[in-house]
Amino acid sequence: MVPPPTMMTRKGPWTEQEDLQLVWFVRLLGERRWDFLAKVSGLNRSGKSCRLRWVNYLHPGLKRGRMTPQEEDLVVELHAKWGNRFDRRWSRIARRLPGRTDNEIKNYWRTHMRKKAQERRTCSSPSPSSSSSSNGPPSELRVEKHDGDSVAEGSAFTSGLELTDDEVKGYTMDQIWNEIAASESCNMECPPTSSSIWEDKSESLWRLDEDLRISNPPRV
DNA sequence: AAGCTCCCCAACCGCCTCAGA
DNA sequence: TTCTGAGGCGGTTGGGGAGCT
Repeated sequence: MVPPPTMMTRKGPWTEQEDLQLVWFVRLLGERRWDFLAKVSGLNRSGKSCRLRWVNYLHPGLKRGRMTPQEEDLVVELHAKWGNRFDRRWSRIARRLPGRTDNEIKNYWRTHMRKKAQERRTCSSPSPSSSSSSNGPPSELRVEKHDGDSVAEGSAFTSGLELTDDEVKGYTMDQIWNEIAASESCNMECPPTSSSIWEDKSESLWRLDEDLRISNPPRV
């Protein structure tokens, strides 16, 4: 027996429609109670998935694009300092790099250090006592700036899926944030897109939000 | 033009932590 | 004090695009 689609939690790349929905509900409910948010939003996603999408991609403070040389230096420096001694090192480092996420730094580190390790392997004479790449890099290790390439914003958006609405197609993150700005200017009167779920739930959500504020004030 | 390789990064998984009941 | 569930984190994987042959 295959459960009906509505019972399945969706996985894989997020669509623009889902992003819009998530952004809207995060603004409505705040960055908490992700499981609850996932349920009431009508997104067929887990709370974890929603949180990850928000933190790593949709959060307004995020920088896009390649790391600057200064950021690269800082990552190398902080990783040398904390890399093998602390839990949560990536989040620690990320906190020192405004607009960068732990995931981004982690990806950066893996890519560049793997490359670096390969370079070292080919350039230096092989020594049996040399440590594996799982160990932290020496503090003098510098990340070389390499050829830049275009960073495709929203490259995870694949064509189609169940998205068929022409209104949604062609949205970029800039446009999404324009939508948010616009919705703020109209005092959050309406969700960014028209959908039955908005009509079904939007009114009760205002009440839910109020209830949450009373019964569950945000942590400090 | 087609195939291959490499790089980047979004997203999932599993474990851990911690707050609230 | 213990239990439970939500959130947070690090490790890992897989897809897509760009560059190269």
